Amino acid sequence: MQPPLKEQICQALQQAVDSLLTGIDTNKAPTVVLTRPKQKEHGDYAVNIAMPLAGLLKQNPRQVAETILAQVQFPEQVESADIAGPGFINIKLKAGGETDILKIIMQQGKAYGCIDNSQGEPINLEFVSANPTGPMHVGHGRGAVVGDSLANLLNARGYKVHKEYYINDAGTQIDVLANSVWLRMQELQGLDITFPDSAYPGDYIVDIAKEILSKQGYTSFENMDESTRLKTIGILSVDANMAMIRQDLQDIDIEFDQYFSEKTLHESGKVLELIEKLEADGLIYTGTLPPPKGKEVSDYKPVEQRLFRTTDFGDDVDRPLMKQDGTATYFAADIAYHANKYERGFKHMIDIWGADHGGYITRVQSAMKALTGLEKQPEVLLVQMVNLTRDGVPFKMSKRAGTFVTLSEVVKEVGKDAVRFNFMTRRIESQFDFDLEAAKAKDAENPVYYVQYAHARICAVLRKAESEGIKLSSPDTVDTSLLTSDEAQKLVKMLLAYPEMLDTAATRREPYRIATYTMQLAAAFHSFYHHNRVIIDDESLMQARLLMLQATAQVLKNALTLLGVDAPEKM
RNA sequence: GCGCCUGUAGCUCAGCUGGAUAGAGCAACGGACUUCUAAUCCGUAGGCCGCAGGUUCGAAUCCUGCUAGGCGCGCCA
Repeated sequence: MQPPLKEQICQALQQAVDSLLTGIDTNKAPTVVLTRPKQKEHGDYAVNIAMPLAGLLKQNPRQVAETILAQVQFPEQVESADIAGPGFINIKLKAGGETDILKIIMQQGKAYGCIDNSQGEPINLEFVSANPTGPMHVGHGRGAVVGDSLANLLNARGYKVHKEYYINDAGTQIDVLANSVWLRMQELQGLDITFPDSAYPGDYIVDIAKEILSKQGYTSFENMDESTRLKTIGILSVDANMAMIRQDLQDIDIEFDQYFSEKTLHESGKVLELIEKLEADGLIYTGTLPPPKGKEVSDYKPVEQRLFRTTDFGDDVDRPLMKQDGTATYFAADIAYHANKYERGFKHMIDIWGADHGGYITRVQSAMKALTGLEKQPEVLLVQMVNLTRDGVPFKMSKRAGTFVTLSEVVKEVGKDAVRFNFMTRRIESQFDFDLEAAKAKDAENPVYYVQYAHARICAVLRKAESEGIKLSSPDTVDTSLLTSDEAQKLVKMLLAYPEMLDTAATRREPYRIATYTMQLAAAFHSFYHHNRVIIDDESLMQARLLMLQATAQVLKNALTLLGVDAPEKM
């Protein structure tokens, strides 16, 4: 099969350029890049190569462009090539020149846009990792959706993605959780309990208490000594919470390959091993940290402690691995965790964190560099906060106050597709204003319906064709060059752009591009649909348009699948 | 005080890592269904791209400074 037209044109131009450069230092020689001009008058493709070349050849850019055009041998689909503006070469194709793509799409089906390069580099993708001390809130949902779509995207580009959830089931938060549940259990037994400020509020604590009581009763706990009781209730509560979280994730079609427990790192001695190794490598010394900046610390006392020399590897300050009570810090466990990923064979890790963990990136990367020599690992994607509003009024999220809006509430009201799609419509760097009322609205304001409607509409036409006894021709027998209308050409260009879009989305870790793309593709389709009636008397034109519809449906479905959104056949 | 993210149309956001006249959706206004799904389409209007310098043929995009908002800065995870 011939390479895509774009590449053919590109090569033709490159050859012409190369022949101009004989005898010139080719080190700085620019390469030909074809772009899609915004203005229609500027043709189908534009090349700016004459401009950078002008400096090198010491000629005026328009003149350079002329020389190039005199040399170049374009493929036959090129109708004309003109010089415009300061020295752009604008290339115009014959109408219907690129419509072969429809056949390619039909041939490749689900695989259209995917790259089958079997180098299959494994990537460990860690996301969500919400603390098992409460249900997932809407902010977690954003990270979850972004992570899952990124995983799909990278998979489509040939990487072997291992999706992982890190359970923070160790540390004081778990003791607080256990204690909160125990207090509720006592209260449910009719005891008069006062709740300290430190205890978690929220009805789910009561639910967990009830669940434990119904399964295990009360007396067994009453008779335990306090530390055993807290430990036992802690484990049960974490389990209950994780069950809840898994359900929330399942409701938006997210599954993980692995749930990794922090506690196992402590219990298996991995954390201590790590500290010993660092001691042996001379990376730990005794020192005193300066007081924290930026906020009042009333009870700060300088304390001598053992510090990890992370500054040698790019960090701002050295970090303690042990608390004064002799237990490991969260940081110690976290680098043990990432070291564990490395030992499991992952040299490439991506973590998706909330923006509130931004200050944590350098220290983990520094630690990993010290341990493995790897640069910039894990690669961290920070997802900015979600601001909840209800009818435009800010809605404060606080797990402590028990006023947070859970993900499952929103999913129940809005539906999985709307939640997933909405979260994908913005770059992760921008904060997300999620209005509960607007998200609930099942009208045109929700772009997910616009896209899904395009798919359903295509299916409706295909059904109609079938009911009228129209047989779809096999793609290779269809004359796609008949698709010459403006709308048809725009739609073809959108279909053509899909693999390129996936490529930039994957390399730049920007899965939101898929969502933006589906909206543009849907728009191009709706416009085509409106101006080009499909079921008509002209048999060959009808077949060409039917093929266009099938190809569009295929690409819409491929893209929506990556987003985890359904492509309905009816709406 | 320091670090990271953001500032583009009334609102919510794109702008393909420097290209030609800055684009969508919503809201506003005006049109289009006896014909395949009007959850749609077509048009009009709306912009000191936060501010000021700099880099060059060319800047919303790159650099510097300022400004506004968000997040973070102990042995909390």
